[in-house]
Amino acid sequence: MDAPQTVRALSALAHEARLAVFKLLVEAGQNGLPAGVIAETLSVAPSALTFHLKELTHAGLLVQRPDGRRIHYSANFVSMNELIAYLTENCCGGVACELDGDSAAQCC
Amino acid sequence: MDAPQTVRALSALAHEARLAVFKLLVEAGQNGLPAGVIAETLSVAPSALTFHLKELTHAGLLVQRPDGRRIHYSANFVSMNELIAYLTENCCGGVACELDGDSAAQCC
DNA sequence: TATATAGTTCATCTATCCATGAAATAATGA
DNA sequence: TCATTATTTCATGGATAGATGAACTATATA
Repeated sequence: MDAPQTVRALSALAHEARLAVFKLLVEAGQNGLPAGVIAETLSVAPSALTFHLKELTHAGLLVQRPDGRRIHYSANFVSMNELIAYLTENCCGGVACELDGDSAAQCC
Repeated sequence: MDAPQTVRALSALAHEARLAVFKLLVEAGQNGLPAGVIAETLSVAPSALTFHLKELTHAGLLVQRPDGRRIHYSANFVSMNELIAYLTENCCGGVACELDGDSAAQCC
């Protein structure tokens, strides 16, 4: 994952409602949840939820799957893993952590 | 780290210049770098850099230390570690990963 | 003390985020 | 077909983000 894509993913998650949506969908597992259930569970207005789901989907963090007249959203674990990997490398992959015992201990 | 603090940290990092600043300061290690060096290295206007440094500092991701007429900024590895821990738990700590072999495999 | 340097603060402006509610689209069931 | 349900789209408006350049503060040096 490169820096611009990382920024997109971070921006998508940097909102209380969207972070809650993602967390809920991670807990929901592979099947995900239909938009209506997400909206009711988190008390978010339908149109607002659509807006946030689009943000997360465009950032590659969610995938959607039609199911009758419902649309199931689920977390994209691969993207999330890539994001965490990028942050981990930025935190511990630098020269500083190799050289500096203290910060390395705090870091990893 | 709770959800609101996570959102603050994610918001702080969700900007190309600020992500670059943080990455640079992680590489710089414990001593950090004076603002001027950061500005010149990343080609950011001084007043713009002050704005971004404040965002990162308020989110707890940076610490500042005066040094003569310079101000050294350095990465707060503890905060970054807590952020990564929160995201990791949201990705892999949920029920889904326990129950679902596939997503657990993709995830951790 | 006068001057230069390092950062910050401030005012201004533009762009974008985000909430809200009404209307539209699409699929299901009577 | 008609009504209902699920979700999205659209238009509107307020709030915030972020860039810019001038002015300010504080420290160091001649």
